[in-house]
Amino acid sequence: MRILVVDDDAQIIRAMRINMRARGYDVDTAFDGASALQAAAKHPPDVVLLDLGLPDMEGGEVIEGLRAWTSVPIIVLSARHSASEKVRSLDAGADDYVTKPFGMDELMARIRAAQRRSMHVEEAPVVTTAAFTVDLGAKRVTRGDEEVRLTPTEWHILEVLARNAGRLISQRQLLHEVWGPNYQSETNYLRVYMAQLRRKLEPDPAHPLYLITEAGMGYRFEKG
Amino acid sequence: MRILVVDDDAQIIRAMRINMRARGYDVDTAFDGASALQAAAKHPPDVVLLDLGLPDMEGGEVIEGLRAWTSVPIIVLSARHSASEKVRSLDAGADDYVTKPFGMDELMARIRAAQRRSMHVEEAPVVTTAAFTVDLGAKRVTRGDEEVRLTPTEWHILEVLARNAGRLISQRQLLHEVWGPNYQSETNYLRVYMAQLRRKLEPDPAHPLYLITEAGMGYRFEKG
DNA sequence: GTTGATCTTGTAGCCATCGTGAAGGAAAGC
DNA sequence: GCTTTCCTTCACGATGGCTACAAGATCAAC
Repeated sequence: MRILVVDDDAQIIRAMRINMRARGYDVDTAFDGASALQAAAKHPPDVVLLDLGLPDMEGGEVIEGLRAWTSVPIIVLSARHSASEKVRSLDAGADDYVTKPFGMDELMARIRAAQRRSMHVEEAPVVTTAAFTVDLGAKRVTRGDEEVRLTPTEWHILEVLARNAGRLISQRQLLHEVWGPNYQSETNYLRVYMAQLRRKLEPDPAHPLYLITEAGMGYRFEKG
Repeated sequence: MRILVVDDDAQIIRAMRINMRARGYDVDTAFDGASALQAAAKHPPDVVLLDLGLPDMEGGEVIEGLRAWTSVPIIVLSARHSASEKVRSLDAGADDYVTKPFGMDELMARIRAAQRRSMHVEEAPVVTTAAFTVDLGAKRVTRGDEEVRLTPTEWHILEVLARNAGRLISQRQLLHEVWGPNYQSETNYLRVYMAQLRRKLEPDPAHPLYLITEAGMGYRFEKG
């Protein structure tokens, strides 16, 4: 479960991070609206905790920016008790509005409630090519009618490439994302796994149409 | 839009009725838990406003009584500010918790937010396969003509998987949902319970058709 | 044509994960 | 208080994914 904490106060961010971690959430953080939207796009969170009063954007703008493409639960945290502010945030698309100061237990309960509701609504981005289909929500790959079984590492690589379809992903980027920060030079792992993916997905693995190697630079997922 | 107001104070009921009417809602009312459950069953509302401190039942009981068969948004109204009370209500299945006194504008905004969320929750209350049927509303599983008895934990796991039929659910997700946030690494629980579920549901438990393991990734409920 | 870099493919051992049966102990129901 | 059900925990064997290395293939540059 990934949670995105947006607040311009570094202390609060730190406190939140520790608390959430201890309760088993993965935590992303952002200091302002722009980076919040960016972070959410890069790693779609399961819950967003949004502080009002960010330096660069109105709270309502951030909510709308998220709601434009995702229905992730948004819980607004704010020191302002004014009713009009609450109404504005909730009507903009927030799911809940908690006034500071608040108890961590209550916040966690509200997060659980928000999550429980959104459990069943998740959207399913799907990337399709002429040869196969990658369902990122269901974590499933089908080729024609048959399901293709991928190992965790294979899936992880394919997921990163498919989410960035058309873009070039450097080898370092891939290694960092899949194997972690300590594997930035093991480029032959990539060669091994790209070969396996091609064998499972490409019509002619020797002449790939979709999983393209850019020699010396990285790999690219080509849709058509 | 039908709204059910549950409160033991006749004055509040009257005030609510007038306010809600003015905003275009149909209003049902109930003075205690028993009649609230009855009223909800008779005319399923789109939102429930539930006062705590009813004469006949604990708030949590009312929430559970509703949640047993409906996912209608429940907003708790209470004079108690205690965090533990909030946590209990929210974890019992309430969607929001508003402390008295509250502004009518805020309440209306929260009602709108709760409604908006429940809008796109289109439930498929029954999931059917060739071998068995899972009735998510009635919490029953039948295999052929016979009912299959599941333990609470077994049911909880099956419920999560069935609600997300076709999707892959990671071990962490399942553990978090069923055992809570502190059990994210006890993957052997899952193995034990998946084996039990397969024994009870699969035609050939050694070669499952419906409760599929995706090694290293998670589990998937396959309908066909 | 040769050389060297880069990529593909194959192979083998180690180890993580999975399925399963069984048993101790807690909780619930009578 | 007793019985039954359910949850937790452990041990074992088996499967198969990951790592690592090496040999063959391709390509570009000279």
